[in-house]
Amino acid sequence: MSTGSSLEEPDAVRPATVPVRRPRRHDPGRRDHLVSTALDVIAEHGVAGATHRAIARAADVPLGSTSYHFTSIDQLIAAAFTVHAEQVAGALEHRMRAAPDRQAALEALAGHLARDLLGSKRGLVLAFELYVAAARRPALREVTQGWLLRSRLALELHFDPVTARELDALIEGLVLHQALSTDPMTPAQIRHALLRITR
Amino acid sequence: MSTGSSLEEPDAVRPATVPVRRPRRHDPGRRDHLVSTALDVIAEHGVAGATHRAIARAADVPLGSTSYHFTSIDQLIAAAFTVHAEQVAGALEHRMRAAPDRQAALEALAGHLARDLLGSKRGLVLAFELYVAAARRPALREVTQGWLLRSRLALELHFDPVTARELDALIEGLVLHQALSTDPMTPAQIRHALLRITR
Amino acid sequence: MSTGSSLEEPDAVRPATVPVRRPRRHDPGRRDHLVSTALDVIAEHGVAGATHRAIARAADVPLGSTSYHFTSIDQLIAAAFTVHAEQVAGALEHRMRAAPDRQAALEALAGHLARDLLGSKRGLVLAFELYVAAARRPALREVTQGWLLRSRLALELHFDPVTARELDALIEGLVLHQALSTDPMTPAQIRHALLRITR
Amino acid sequence: MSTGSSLEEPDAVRPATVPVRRPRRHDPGRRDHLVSTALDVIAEHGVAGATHRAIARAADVPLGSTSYHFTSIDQLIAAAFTVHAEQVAGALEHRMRAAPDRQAALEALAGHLARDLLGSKRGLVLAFELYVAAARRPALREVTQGWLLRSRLALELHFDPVTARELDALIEGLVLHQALSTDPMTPAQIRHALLRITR
DNA sequence: AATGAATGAGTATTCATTCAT
DNA sequence: TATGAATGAATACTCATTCAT
Repeated sequence: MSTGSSLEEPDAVRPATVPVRRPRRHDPGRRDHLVSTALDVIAEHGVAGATHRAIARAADVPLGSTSYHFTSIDQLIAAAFTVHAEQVAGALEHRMRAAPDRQAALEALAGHLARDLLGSKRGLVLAFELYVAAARRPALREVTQGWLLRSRLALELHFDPVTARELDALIEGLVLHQALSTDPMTPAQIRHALLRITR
Repeated sequence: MSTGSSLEEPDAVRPATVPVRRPRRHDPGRRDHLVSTALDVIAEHGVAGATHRAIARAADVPLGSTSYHFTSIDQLIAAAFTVHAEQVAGALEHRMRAAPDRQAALEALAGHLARDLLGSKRGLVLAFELYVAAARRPALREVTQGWLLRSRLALELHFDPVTARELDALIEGLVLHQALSTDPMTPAQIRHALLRITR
Repeated sequence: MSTGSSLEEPDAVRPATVPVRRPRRHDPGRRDHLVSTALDVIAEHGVAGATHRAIARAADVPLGSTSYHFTSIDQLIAAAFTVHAEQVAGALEHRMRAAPDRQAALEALAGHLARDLLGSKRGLVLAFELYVAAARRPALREVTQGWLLRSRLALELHFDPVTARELDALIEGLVLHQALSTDPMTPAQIRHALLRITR
Repeated sequence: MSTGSSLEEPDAVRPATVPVRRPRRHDPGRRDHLVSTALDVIAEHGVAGATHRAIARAADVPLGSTSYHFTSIDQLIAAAFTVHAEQVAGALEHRMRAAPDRQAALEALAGHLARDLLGSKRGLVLAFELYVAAARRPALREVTQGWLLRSRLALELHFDPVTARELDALIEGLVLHQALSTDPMTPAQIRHALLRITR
């Protein structure tokens, strides 16, 4: 693995000079803070770059704190992805529930894709990283499967199971393409694709 | 706690990383051997597990050999992915060229999906790993973009650009779903999805 | 997003080191409980494995409790060994006092060896661990020396000082051999050795 | 001796100030040097104090070097003890072979005890540490058993098996007592004990 | 009085890469 | 040309102890 990455700050090289007094005791919510920071770090440096050090530095907490709150780095990463998956799935569910009819559902879906998944580089990258990490870590499989299931159920509020499934796959593919392509699809193009498969 | 080990195994007392005695000089084709072995290692242990040591061991070459033939581990990994992408894209191109009409093209596409991408866990995992690695390493972006472009061009032999693009995205999504789902789609279901979007 | 989420196992997401919720205040006798538990932990995991955490977990008390009752881990360990040494030395003393004559004393000695020292793996291991720990921690030297002295005085109830000393050394050696040998001595063999040196 | 003990030297706290240029490449014999240094460190700080860092510092080699030459710290420790056991057992064997008769053998034995085992604090401590470490690490059991067996066979050059065994146990016990006692036995007392058991 | 969150130092180990041979 | 010994930086994780509550 490349030594690369790193958040530039060569912290380990100047301990003698600047102790950086950090008198920070009793921080309730530290655990949650670590989880959300971990998600940020994953988004920025990938799962491979989500080390104890990187997360602790980003969260501005001592290194030992990450080990105290989570038995392993994998557990911390799993917790982070779980939070993310539930947010995104929850958002889709909410949109689907709010849609009065099939037509509105499609619109909402396009909005979901554009905003929740493709809008920010962040959402895109997190989805990616989760996919790959899940391929090798059983604990994350549950997260992805929960996400998939919840998404499909939300879609089935408006579409038949077969269509829901195809729709879901298409969404996934669009996300990937968007991430890799140099000329991403426009919202209009996305809407067209969705329409086609649900026709 | 003891790892167990043993004191008699003559090798256990020698440096951990040195396999045996391997008097093998001047091995033309070693470069290629390393590239294809690297791909195997990535498939099995992920990009994160594709270290100099792991690849050298799998290829049964001395440790120094990997550094000798490639200036960095990243370069070796890029070379491996390039080979893989060209193989898969070439396969699709070949299938599309061989298809006499749209109908046959769809069949060939289903076959491509089933065999080249989903058939083996290997192809699936490699695609994944490449996607994620590309998100962070510019050198790999070229590989993925080349792959995407070549695939789309192959599809355009039989489908209009808009359809080709949607089709390509759908394929990507199906690959993902197949990898993550506990109840993967049947070939019939896949064919149905392809038919729908190309209708 | 609160603490929410979590992968079902409620505990896996909480700090690694915190057992459950244990509302137990004011527990007289907890100090003693800690001492005897510490001895158990030493017997099972060695002095090296007798950490605050391990002992607190084994004793089912909160982590802070060990630090609260003992100023340092070394003090807790010393307390544990002291208790042990007094028990074993006391047992020998009792046996020697109870023996009517030299002959009976020898029998009692063989019994002491078999039961108090060799009978259980536990006694054996504890003796060992104490020996080594004492080699480096002055506080424990007093414990071992007290034990030695008390044993020799007990033996001198029946044997002259020179014999007592040799006997004591032999006993020590037998304990060691018993622990390390694959074919330990039988009780008859032990008795034979004792007889010889006291003849 | 050497870098001189000290586990306290805060080496990690002043890297920025004093890089301590150490241009030391190509050091054949580094492996052996590490093994013998490890033995020194064990003698001085115990198995518990024989860490990668401590050994590397004492051997004046970079930290990574210890991990390079030995797959684990346990393996390094086992290698060190093996060397030690073979030295001591070899010395006894040599003494027994050189002794013309039983009388001389006893003299030689007393000398072995005094010089090889009790003479230096070092030999004593090493024996101790090995005993305890062996109780928990199977790999070391082989070392101790080999040592025991070899010693007994050497003794059997001059004594019957029963006596040899008792003699061996006594020796072990004397070693222990010597280490723990405040008033150790004199050579004369040792000779007396040996005489008695072999009479 | 009791607890558990917090933390800095330390532990084993892995790794990409350099470089003497 | 090829190799494997060498090394500094980094990684995950553990631990004794402190201290706010």
